[in-house]
Amino acid sequence: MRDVATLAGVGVKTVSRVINNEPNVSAVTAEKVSRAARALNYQLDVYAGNLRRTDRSTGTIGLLVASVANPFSGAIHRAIEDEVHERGFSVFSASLDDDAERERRLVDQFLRRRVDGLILTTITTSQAYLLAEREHGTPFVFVDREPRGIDADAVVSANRTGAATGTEQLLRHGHRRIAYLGDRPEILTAGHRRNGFLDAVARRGIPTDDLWMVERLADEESARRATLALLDLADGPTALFTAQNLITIGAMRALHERDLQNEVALVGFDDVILGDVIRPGLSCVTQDADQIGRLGAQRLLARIDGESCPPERLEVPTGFIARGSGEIGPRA
Amino acid sequence: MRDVATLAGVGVKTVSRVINNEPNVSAVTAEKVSRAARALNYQLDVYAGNLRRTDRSTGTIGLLVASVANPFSGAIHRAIEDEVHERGFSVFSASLDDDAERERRLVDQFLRRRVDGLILTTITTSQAYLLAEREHGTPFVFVDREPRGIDADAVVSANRTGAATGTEQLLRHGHRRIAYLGDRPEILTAGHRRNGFLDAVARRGIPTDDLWMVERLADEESARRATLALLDLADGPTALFTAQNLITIGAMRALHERDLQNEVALVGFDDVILGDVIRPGLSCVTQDADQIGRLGAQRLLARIDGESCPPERLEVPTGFIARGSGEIGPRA
DNA sequence: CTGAAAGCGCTAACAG
DNA sequence: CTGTTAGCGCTTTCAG
Repeated sequence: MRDVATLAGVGVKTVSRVINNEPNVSAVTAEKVSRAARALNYQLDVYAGNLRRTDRSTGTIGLLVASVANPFSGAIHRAIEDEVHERGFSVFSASLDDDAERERRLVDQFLRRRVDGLILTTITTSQAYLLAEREHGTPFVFVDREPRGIDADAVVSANRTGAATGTEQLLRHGHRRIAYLGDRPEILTAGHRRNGFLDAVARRGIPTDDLWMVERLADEESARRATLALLDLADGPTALFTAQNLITIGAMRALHERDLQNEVALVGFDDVILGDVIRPGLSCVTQDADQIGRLGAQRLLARIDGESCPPERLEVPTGFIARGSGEIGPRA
Repeated sequence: MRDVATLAGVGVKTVSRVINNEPNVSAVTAEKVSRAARALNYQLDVYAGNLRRTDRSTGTIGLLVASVANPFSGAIHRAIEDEVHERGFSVFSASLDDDAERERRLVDQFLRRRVDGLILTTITTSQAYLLAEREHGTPFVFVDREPRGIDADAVVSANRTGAATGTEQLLRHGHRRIAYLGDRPEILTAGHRRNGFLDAVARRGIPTDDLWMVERLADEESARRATLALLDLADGPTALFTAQNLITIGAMRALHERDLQNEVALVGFDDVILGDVIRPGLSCVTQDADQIGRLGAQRLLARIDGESCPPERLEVPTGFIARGSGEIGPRA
């Protein structure tokens, strides 16, 4: 900046004014400075400035998602980017990998880079470790999974009622022997979906003996294997409820592998690309990832702008699409 | 940091030494400092330090991809994250949206935040605007699309030969009336794939009259519409070559909508989730997004570490999977 | 092994 | 409308 000032023959503060579009600079001087800046290919160092600035903001947010390679995370990420982009924010993103230690490390990494706020999907049993940071003034919003051990803004799907709705579709078509395939129940979201499933079967008075609860599935491959094992049982389930997109994909692979996609019913939580094209079509509970991301980002921006109302918990409604796989009846 | 120093009863430099794990601190002093830091919930400000540090590195890289919601971008992103994460780097990510102005704005945003390097997918006709920045010492690597107007490291798929391989599969099964569905040909990657397609048909001596070249398709919906239009022709194509994942999805939708998935052959460039499950299975040229991301990140890290060999162009081989959709013959 | 002083690039506060 | 001075939180340099 000093170089620019020298070249333009003005003081540094004047350069600062021009670069930051502050008032009180004559058009002639401004032009001179702009020209010098361009000549030297000058780029403002936002961090150096924010060191002295009173609000100390960096125009940066940190985003922690399940995995940047997961389509659901990608959709949330995209919505957040769209929401904060016009305000000039940059976003640090990272993958949680359902690893508690990694979560802590990544959050620390973000904080050391002085993000103005955090949008988090977490796996730790308690996020109380963030309490101290909140006092330092960094706001955060939880998306997809609610916080534990700390009261904070959260935006989540209606997991419990959504899962119940999906399960009811199977029950309505006469299924009693149903398998639930889900993620680790310690993950609140997974727990809620499990409970929604159990709500629905309990309402119909299905004995738990008729159910298979397969949990701690984390990826397509483990879900595929678990599904194959169920399909190979002598008196296995006549319907499957898969509680998450990767699990749904794994289950579909297994069903098609055994050519049972028209015999065994399937309802998934969260839609999947080509779920509409495949035969039978995937019946599923749909999530509004775009809405989750947008609301999360809006909440965070409001906090960054100093809003101080009590933490809010926003629940985004789920939908249901019947495409065929959930409308198969049990075998005679 | 001063607060920590005061609380621990030592000088700031000693705190700095402990926090950064520098030598020459007695175990007792170190412990005292650590305790004080924990008590105050102290987090190092990496940017303040890097202001004075000689290497001026921020441990941050900027990543520009097609869209963080696109599965191919997500896979590249993930590979890059894995590669740089262990070195403690954070990554800024943003979506290009094939918008040249947006590209410039996002690159500027990254530079003002003093990233140590850039990994870019671009849409501008020339990236010569980066030349000045390179002189300032910021290295960059291009992924997925090669640079123009500037010589720089690049990691791309073998687009031309890959597209030719895919097209040959259709030719081998007797097709002559083939439609090419692709993105804007100004995008180098799209252009290479188009050329690969044309190479293959030229080798077989197919007259261009037998071809349909539909380009400037950017998303599923435009690809679906274009495909429907082709399918509804009296003497339309007997085979489709789709040059990109979203286009492939749109084409599959259209084929299934008209129930022609077993009549009209399809080969896509890039695999799609459930492409193995759907019937007929999707025959496609596969890209190694993980490898592209990893090599790109390794290249960038090497540059950040000061390597100064001439720019390299790395081509990642493509594969081919025959699953059925590409092995359908033309109607009698 | 430890600390004091200087200064990184910038903006706040003020004086002209 | 413009420039000067101090200092943001840290690391470098160098003296103890």
